[in-house]
Parts: sequence; C-alpha cells; structure tokens
Amino acid sequence: MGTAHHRRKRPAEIRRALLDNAMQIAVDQGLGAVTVQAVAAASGVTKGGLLHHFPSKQALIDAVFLDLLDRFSEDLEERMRDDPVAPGRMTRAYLSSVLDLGADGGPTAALSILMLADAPLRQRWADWTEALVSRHRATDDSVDLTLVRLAADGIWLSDLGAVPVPQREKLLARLQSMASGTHEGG
Amino acid sequence: MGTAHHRRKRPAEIRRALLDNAMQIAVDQGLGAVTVQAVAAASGVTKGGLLHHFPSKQALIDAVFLDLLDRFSEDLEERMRDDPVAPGRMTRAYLSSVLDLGADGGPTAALSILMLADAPLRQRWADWTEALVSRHRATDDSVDLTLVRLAADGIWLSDLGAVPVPQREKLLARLQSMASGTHEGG
DNA sequence: ACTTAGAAACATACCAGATGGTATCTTTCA
DNA sequence: TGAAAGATACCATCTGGTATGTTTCTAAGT
Repeated sequence: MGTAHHRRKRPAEIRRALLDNAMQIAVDQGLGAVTVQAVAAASGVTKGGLLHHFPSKQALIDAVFLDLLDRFSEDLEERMRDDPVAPGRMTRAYLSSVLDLGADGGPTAALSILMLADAPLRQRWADWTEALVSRHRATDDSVDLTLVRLAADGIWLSDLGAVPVPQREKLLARLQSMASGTHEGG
Repeated sequence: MGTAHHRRKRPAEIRRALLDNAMQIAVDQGLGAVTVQAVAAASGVTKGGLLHHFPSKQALIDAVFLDLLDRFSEDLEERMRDDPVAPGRMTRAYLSSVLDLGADGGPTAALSILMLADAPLRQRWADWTEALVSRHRATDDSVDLTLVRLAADGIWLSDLGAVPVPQREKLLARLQSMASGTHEGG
C-alpha cells in the first residue's frame, strides 16, 4: 500500500511554506537551485503536491516575487499611515522601509536582486516603482526627495553585498533631514 | 570522415567570442539560459571546443564576470587619469562611468545584476567595491561624495529597469556639483 | 446526526528532453 | 613531432511536467 500520506491537510500553510522555502533556497543557493523538487522537499511535500498549488515552476517563481512586492507595499503604506506630514511622506517611508530590508541580514534584499535578474520580473518591478512615484507625484517629486530615494537604493545595494558604507550614521541623518525638508530645497 | 572543421584556428578570438556570447545570452534570456551548448553554438564552436577553453561551466561564468569587472575598472581609471583635480576624483569618475553603463540600453548593467544574484560572485563585487573606496579614502571619503556614489548606484538600478528618474537632468547636475565640491560640504 | 458524492489536497510513477561533463578522435599550429 | 584547438560521440543525472492514484475535507441530502 505504500506509506501514503496521513498528515492532516492544511493547504494554506503548505502554500505559505512553499513560497517561504522557495525564497529561502533562492537566497541561500541562488535562483538556479530553485527546482520544483527542492522546494517541494523542503516543504515536506512531493512534486505533485507543489504542482497542485502552482501549475508550473514559473507560476511558483512569479508568486514568490508577487508576494515579496506585496509585503513591501504593505510595509510602505503602514509607515505612511504613521506619518502625519504630507510632503515627502512617501520618500521617508521608502527610506526607512528600504533600510529595514537590508537590516535583517538581507534575505529579502538578496531575493529582490534575484527578481531584477529576470527580465519579465524586472518589468513588474519597474511598473510597480513607476506607479509608486506617479501616485505620490504631488508630495514626493522634488529633486531632493528623488535623490534620497536613489541613495536609499544605493545603500540597499551596499547592504546586499555587505559593503560597509562610510560614515553611515552621518549619511543617514543627512538623508532623513533631506526627506523632512529640514534642508533647503532645490 | 564527417564534416570535420576546416576553419582556421584563432583561439584568442574564440575565447573572446565565448565570453561575449555568454554575456549576450545572459542579458537577453537570463542566466538560466546560459548553457554550455548555447554559448558554444552561438560562438560557432561545439561543446568540446568550449570545454577546452573553460574547464567547466562555472569557470566560464566566473570568467565572464571577472572580465566585466576588469572592463569597469579600466574605464574608471581612464576617467580618473583625465581628471586633474584630486578631491572627489574617484567619485566623479564613478558617477560618469556608472551612468554610461546604463546608457547603452543597459546590456552591461543587466549583466552586472546577474553577478549580484550569485552569492560567490556578489562577494567578489563586494571585495572590489570595498577595495576601491579604501584605496581612495584620502580623496573621496566625505559624506557628500559617498552620497553621490550611492545615488549613482540608485540611478543605475533605475536605468536597469527602465524606470524614469524624475527631473533627471536637474538631479545629475546636482550630483555633479556635489562631486565637484561646488556645493557647501557637510 | 449520519451518510455520501465530489472536489480538494496530496502522493506515486513515469517520461521526454536537456544538461554538464568525459573520453576520444582529428586537424592545425609552432 | 608534439602540443594546442576543436570535433564527435556518449552518458549519467536532473529537470519540469503529465497521468493517475489515494486520502482527506466539505457540503448537500436526508
């Protein structure tokens, strides 16, 4: 009869596990190591089980990054809700959110870079970014604020490679003051 | 007898073609599409021929990125030689060099991101970067200059995804003036 | 409350194709 | 003539995907 599965079925948790483990494997061993087999095994499920939740490997990958983008979006909007000042609000949220992204040893950051390595996924990211700045054009369109966001991306990149940023604290203070309009604008 | 090869042998050019085509394939179709077969075929050579130049696929990949880093290094140093002003020299070279990287439609940029997606390769990049800032600590260590370099990375990232940078011209002017010390320092 | 059909959630078995790599042969160069 | 350059043939392994089985949940019907 074979050692069929006797585990209780919890599809939601399995699905979450599949996404999380795919993410973890991608971070640890690169996107090439993300095979259907490996992800399924890491999640305590067989290939058939995975293919039930995601019709193809590509669907899995897409879901992972969609999930990632969603999480980041929620984090961003949560920070924006906590900020009463309108001008530069998105930029401040973006700055702190991106900094936190690289802070935890960088699993999320490392994953994001994998997203940028794939052309279609990169397009999704580009669309998302453009929509973001477009949506907040009224409050976050100054040169100063754009500069802050670009620098935040740069720091994120440095954190990704564990490259130390010289005078990090001073730099962050500067960015925060620029995003708060404390600095004279351009 | 088979249709054996009657082409003249030019190992150096073949080697170059292998590197270039591997790069091109990676840019166009992602790193996953870089197979020994594909690269060899694109270079008018069989697998055996490729494996002669590079003992393994990983060796090929490594060589591609080493080559990329070398080119960038040379470009950087060339720009630095053309700059008579010592303070901020590296940062100015870095800024213009990085901008040019994304300017040509971004093949080089797209390739670089693939480098960052692989952990060991990412380490090489990190080492290279750290060595660079360390070497020019005497002339490029201010908060302003670091900020310029980080923003340059951010622009590079935006260019990679073809995300438009708002008020790009103004922003670039600002960065250049910051890197030239025309701006009051922090 | 008990049954029961059917869908959902998995497992098992299998496959056609691609992949990296090896072994070996042939041609060209120095 | 020996070494480099490249071709050809071959293989063990792994890949994503399909087909189909088995178990568990769910909800209607009574």
